[in-house]
Amino acid sequence: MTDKAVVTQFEPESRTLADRVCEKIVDAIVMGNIPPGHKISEPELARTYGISRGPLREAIRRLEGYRLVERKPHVGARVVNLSAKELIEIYHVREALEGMACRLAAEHMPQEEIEDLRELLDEHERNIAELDGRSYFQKEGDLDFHHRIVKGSKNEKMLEVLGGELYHLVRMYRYKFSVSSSRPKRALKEHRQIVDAIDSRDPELAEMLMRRHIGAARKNIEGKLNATTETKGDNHG
Amino acid sequence: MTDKAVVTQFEPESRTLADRVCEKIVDAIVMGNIPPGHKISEPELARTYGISRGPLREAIRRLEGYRLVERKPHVGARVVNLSAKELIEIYHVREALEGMACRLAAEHMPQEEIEDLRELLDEHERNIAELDGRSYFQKEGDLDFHHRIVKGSKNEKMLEVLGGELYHLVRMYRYKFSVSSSRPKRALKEHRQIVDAIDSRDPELAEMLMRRHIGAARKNIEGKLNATTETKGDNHG
DNA sequence: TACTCCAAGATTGTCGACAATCTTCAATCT
DNA sequence: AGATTGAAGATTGTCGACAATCTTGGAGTA
Repeated sequence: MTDKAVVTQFEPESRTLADRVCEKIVDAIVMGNIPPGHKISEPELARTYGISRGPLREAIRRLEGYRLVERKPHVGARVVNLSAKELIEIYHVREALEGMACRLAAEHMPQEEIEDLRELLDEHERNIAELDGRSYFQKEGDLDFHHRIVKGSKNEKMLEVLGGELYHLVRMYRYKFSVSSSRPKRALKEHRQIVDAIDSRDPELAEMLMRRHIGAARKNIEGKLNATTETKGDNHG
Repeated sequence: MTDKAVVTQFEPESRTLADRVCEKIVDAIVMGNIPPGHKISEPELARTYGISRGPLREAIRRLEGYRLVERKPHVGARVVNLSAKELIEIYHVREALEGMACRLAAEHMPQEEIEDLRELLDEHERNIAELDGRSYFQKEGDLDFHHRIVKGSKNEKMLEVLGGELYHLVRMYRYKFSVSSSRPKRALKEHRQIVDAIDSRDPELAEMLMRRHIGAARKNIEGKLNATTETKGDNHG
């Protein structure tokens, strides 16, 4: 009997070069270390990460799949510019998709995962109590909450779409604009209502509450954007 | 001089090798010329299309983004296997996403596009009348209808998600299982109701009708799947 | 002075070759 | 005989180099 094969995950060679570099670039873009609109130079990044252009191009191709960069033939790739319009669009997609995910979670989420979800919310409540107004960790926590519900829907395709295309962009927007939920207590209350609906196995209510929850966040952002554009007199359209 | 470079689309060199080969492989996979589960051999395909492994790998990487192939490090890529479970999942995603797209289309779709949509449905009606029961062309026409509504929502992200990840898979399923809508007249009537709701600028109704439309198609498929699985040991009826 | 054109530089696209890893299959051992 | 191990073959991952294309800067002219 061989009792090894457990450390395979930790060996540096388990994943390919392109995988690791791609992850690094994703973090760099999401956190703003590579600013939006910045040109992605293949030779430059190849030197930076000490690899050849082959795997680097593969990583860039994956970034394009994540919608983090846009590429034009014979010109190159640039980091996407985050527009307010696109952020609103993403929230519409999330409202539809996560609403359905919540409905399915009410049907298929195991009881154990529901309990874990309640514990997560308890933890959020403690964080809010400690930090009072400025709940910094709640940013990550909020995404964790939504992610768990999507997983609870037991719909792999939904997880692929949300996790593969939208999740990175949402994180990027949060780092860029520091959009922490302006009303953490209100959000927590809505989260608890959602979990209650899932626990009651009430798909209709669960979907409605999730859609209302995300819709409220979207309208909140829209209000802020209108306020800023009115003060600045910024572009329209 | 501002020459209008309209013919750029037709020049063979305008797109890159990887682009063209990727498109060919997509068609080959969708139409079943490369069967599900088949190994994607890089040297073999490189010889087939007369290109090097470089652009071919890029094409394969894009196929992975389309969810048409699954790749494992140091092992290779295989064409995805279409399971009934995954098909149902896709319909859940479509119900949510296209429902929202239909709601947004009721708000933002230009009147002209609505008229074009009505003409499209007239054409569908003629096709149904000609071919009566077996409406083969309606398969493509149905996708066209849904695609136009998504475009009418004026939500780029929604178009990216549906067109970039789900559209190819839906086509693949249709070629594989020949799932033409079993009741084209019924579907056409539902399509007209949807257009009427959009034209009436009634977002709530438009979303509800689209969700009901896709949901009915899903339940129809679920029924067929249950029937085929029951025929093995059940002869009830 | 402003515009056009062209050439040099840089960047991306493509190719062939080498290294690392996986798969297959046969020989050996229990 | 069946399982295990090891080597041979093939495949994927990575690299450096060349060709095609785009960008940039300056020279020349109206």
